Amino acid sequence: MTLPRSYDGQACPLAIALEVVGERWTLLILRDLFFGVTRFTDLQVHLDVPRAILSARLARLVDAGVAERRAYAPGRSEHVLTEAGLELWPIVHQLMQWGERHLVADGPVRLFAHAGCGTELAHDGGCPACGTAPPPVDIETRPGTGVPRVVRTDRISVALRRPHRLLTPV
Amino acid sequence: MTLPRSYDGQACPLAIALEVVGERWTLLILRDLFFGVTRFTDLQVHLDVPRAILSARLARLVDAGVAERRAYAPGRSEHVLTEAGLELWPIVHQLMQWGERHLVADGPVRLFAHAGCGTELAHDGGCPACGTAPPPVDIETRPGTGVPRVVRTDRISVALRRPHRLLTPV
DNA sequence: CACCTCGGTTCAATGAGTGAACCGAGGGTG
DNA sequence: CACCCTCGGTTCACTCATTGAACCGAGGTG
Repeated sequence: MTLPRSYDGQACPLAIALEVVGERWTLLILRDLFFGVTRFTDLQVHLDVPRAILSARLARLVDAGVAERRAYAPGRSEHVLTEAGLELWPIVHQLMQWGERHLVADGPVRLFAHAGCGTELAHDGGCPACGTAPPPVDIETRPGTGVPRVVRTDRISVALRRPHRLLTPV
Repeated sequence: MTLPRSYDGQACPLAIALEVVGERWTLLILRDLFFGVTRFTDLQVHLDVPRAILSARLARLVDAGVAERRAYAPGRSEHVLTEAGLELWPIVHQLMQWGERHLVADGPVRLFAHAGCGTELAHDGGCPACGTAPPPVDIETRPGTGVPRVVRTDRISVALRRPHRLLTPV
């Protein structure tokens, strides 16, 4: 199957990775999966993404082995990151940090701390106190001092303004 | 100016970062800038990207402060990464490594070593021997043992099959 | 039984990506 | 000087992905 938005002519593994995570919305969907937003409707209202796109992107993530679809009740399903998906955390985190440093005027919009020791993570994702890079499950996030571009009022955005452990349901 | 492919409703710095580097082709263009491919025509033949897109993406990178346009001869220009652009290396590198690990069947297609000591970089970009993450300028890249999806024969692809220091002109 | 929510699919309109053609500035050759 | 080539684009017509609204079936609730 020739994918629509593929990079057929490219030999590089970066191109192959981008065929999975490089499409519009996909990295934002992954961010939400790390944040513990896993239900279709929650993702849709939080991202303001067209339902058709969300559906297509989740399916792509599933068959690339990045996420898994799980039924948690009859007719209710959620998408959770696989081991391969969890390994995308450094990339998602560092890209967010890079955006904070270079594209956002005032202070940090969102902070990440090592849940074990409470230390803010360095911009490479490491915990300065422990000298290791904590996995997402050991990270707590909360809003920073910077003013976001827009203030969203959907249920998920509001919930994420309280300190929240990554990968735990919102 | 409302950008065409923006994420207007999103407050997250990740969305802002993706408005700069998240469009189709942009991350591959950045990879080439790290590899020392800086001339318009070289980028075009190496990436097989439509000229109009390449032109638009380079302009976007320039006015986001990620790259700079420099004339190296009358009528000849090149694009080089700024300080902010160089800080994208960990992201480009780790995404490439993630692709190698999870989406490429056989061995690594491309290797990266710390030029100082010759040690292969770990998948987080660190040099296991030195305990630090070398900047791109101290990294040498060469093809690995894996067979790429396609074998390209353009001038740039051929040149990059010899060991090559990042950021030095091909 | 009526109505609501969840997790989608369908469809028409829009907007971005594509590839081919064109173009002007500059350099090299005869 | 005339001719031709390269470089770094722009223009344009066509295609294909994205968008937003409407629709839908399964399951739960009053």
